[in-house]
Amino acid sequence: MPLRQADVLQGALELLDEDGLDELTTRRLAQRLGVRAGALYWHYPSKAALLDALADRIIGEMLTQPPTGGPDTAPATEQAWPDRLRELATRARAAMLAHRDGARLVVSFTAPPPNAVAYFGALIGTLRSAGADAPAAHLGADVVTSFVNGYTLEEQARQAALIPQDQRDATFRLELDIVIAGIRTQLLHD
Amino acid sequence: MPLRQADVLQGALELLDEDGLDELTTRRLAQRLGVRAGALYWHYPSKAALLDALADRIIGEMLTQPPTGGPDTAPATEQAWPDRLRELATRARAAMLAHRDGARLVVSFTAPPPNAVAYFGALIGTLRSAGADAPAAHLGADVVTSFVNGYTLEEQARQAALIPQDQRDATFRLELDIVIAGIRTQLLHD
DNA sequence: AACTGACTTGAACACCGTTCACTTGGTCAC
DNA sequence: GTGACCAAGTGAACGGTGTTCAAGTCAGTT
Repeated sequence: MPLRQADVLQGALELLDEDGLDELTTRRLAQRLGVRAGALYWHYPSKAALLDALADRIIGEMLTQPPTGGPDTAPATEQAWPDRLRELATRARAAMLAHRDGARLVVSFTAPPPNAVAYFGALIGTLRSAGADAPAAHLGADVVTSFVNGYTLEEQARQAALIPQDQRDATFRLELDIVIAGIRTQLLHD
Repeated sequence: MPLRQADVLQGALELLDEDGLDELTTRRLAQRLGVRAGALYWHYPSKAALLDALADRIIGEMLTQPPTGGPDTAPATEQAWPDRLRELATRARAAMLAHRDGARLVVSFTAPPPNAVAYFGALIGTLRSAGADAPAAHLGADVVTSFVNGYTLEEQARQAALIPQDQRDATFRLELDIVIAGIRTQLLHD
């Protein structure tokens, strides 16, 4: 059974999780897949393209993860907008933290891949249905994205395992609430 | 006259500005300095250490740049805290944008270098003198840093020269004001 | 004149991403 | 069956990377 593109992506993700982005080389990935490095270029035109696909896969987890709240969360459409925003931001952080060097990988893609666009669209939709016009919604989505990326990048870079997980979660929540409060007063003023 | 550590750093900065981070290799830097690659290791123990020093130098510009406001700005100590915060954040963004791949370089250092600590301290001091207690000031400084880093990283990655400079400045200003408004309501409630 | 220590060389090492002529193995039409 | 086709992979090379280190150079001190 020959290799499929999905197998290459899966192997890359596993190698990333086990050894980190710096150890994710074409030769090591090929070895894990029982193949030579040149064979990878049948499935992806370059390592950069592979990494883009890998980043998009991780971003995809932001859209499909189970809700982060309590056991029975209300449907998304009935959530208040701050809760929905919090959920999206929390999922984004969780998806990046779930993979070694996840944040570094996600912020490094060259062109916004499909799932990134979808994620951003979810942020925009949340703000629009909260009453923001199009420019305001874009602004709000952008500030949330910038904050979450910057925060998670830093958090993962300093191997923050020294600080207990629940404490780091609480800090993120507090800082995220600062951003959300700003969106309320500056964009939605209610 | 032999090479000094400062010469190496200076050459690295020039090469970065001219050709970008990916072209900043030990051999090319050595060639520019009229020396062989091995000689660099007398001045820096590794390329990573050189890049750390380079990042710290760029961060240092955040502390020494002229004020970004009008011709005669009031002394820092008499500025209202939102203005002071805006100025620090704007300087940080400007310093990163002033160098090719500046944001990518700044967010990639391994341990926080001295100027990064000083910059962060300036943020903290501003918030403390505005009435925040220590934990609140830390939270506020962190959310500003995360936002500015995430925003500028994205801005510089998508070669945003397609959008005119003043428009990008205005967007940054608007989003920064969202963060500052959030700090006001969540941390200073005045 | 001998020495010392800062600084540089030159060559090598192990690795990297990428290319490409060539082989393999399976599927299809005839 | 047999030949053609084609997806998939090989093996070897190419130019490049960061890094190491014995050996060399050379200004300044003793």
